[in-house]
Amino acid sequence: MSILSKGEKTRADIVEVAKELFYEHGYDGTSFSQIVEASGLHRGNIYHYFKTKDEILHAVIDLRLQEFRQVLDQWNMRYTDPRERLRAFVAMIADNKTELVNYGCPIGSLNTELGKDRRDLQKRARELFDLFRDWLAERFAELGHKKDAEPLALHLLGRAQGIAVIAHVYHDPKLLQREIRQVESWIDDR
Amino acid sequence: MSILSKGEKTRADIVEVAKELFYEHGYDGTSFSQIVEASGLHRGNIYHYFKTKDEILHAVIDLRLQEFRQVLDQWNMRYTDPRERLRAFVAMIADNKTELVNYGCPIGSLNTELGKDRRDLQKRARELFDLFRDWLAERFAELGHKKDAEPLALHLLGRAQGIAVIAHVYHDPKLLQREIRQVESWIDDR
DNA sequence: GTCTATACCTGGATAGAC
DNA sequence: GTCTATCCAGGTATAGAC
Repeated sequence: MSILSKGEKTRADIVEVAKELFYEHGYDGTSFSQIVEASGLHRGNIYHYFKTKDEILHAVIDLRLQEFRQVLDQWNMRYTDPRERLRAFVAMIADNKTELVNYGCPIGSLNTELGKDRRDLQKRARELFDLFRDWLAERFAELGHKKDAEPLALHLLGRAQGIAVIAHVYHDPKLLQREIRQVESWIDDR
Repeated sequence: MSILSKGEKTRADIVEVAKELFYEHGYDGTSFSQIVEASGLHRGNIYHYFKTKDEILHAVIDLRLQEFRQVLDQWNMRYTDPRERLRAFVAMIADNKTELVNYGCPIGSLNTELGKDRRDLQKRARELFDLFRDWLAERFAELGHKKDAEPLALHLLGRAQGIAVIAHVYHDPKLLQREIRQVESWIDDR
């Protein structure tokens, strides 16, 4: 356990609460009052840590980047075979099917929302895609796809996004499972 | 040209303007004032035709359904080969790459937004997916895929959505083109 | 069928006591 | 570092004159 001062813990609590709310209701769909209620803190106190709602979003993206980096590191440690590593990526999707079906992909839906009118923020959120793209590209490079590692990574990311969108639209975990199986055999063929 | 009374034309103008705004800024991201400004009408007048903003959205979905039905009918008339018809579907994506890169898929992004917090409205918006799913399934049935026509249709829809999301996130029409080519050869293999 | 004025609420944000 | 009170802009929606 890391040692957090009182203020650091409060700040982390706000970000954690905001992360969940932004995912479940969208960024614009989450009001400051909702963050206030869900955190059990008071308006003024939250503004003590963040000057604007946008700043909270930046902190949420930082947190997600940090969490995903940890996950990727764990996969790298747990598996040595590049195909095993890629399979860990698709397994994550299957493991999160309930949330995906209910709220869509946390990364994709955030980027889709911000991409409409807030390109500045979307650019920031895109880093989440970059993180996975780069990690996946490394895996394809390990498999010998020196030249088209990045196209393959983006293809796989796209497949994952498409599955998440359709599964969300139809609220259907079976559909997600079925499509995931196809992606797995696609990986086996690379 | 169909004959529209003055009131019918005003109503159609509102829906057309709202369709564009909802696509470019999202449903929640579009304010009533924006519709007022873009239409050149006045608040009260718009409320004369629609009691709520939700009602406008319903009308927009109706319009989109109508427009897409026309497009699908045209493809059915223009092509007889099922593969040709499927290729018309993917050609539409390539033809709209500029808008897709700027605002995402009009159907997908709407469903993603509404799916977060407004399931009632999302259910309505889902009809747009159903329209394409059913049409695509018919085409796969024509190709002899009697049993798995619908899974194939949903797979293709998912591929299209994934491509739209990634192309939007990275604002990259080349990426879209590259992925579309893969979907084309996937169709050739069915 | 068109337009003006306005009600009412919730949004994000601030000032300042404790 | 915490909390209360409040501001102001903007949101949707309504009433009613023309």
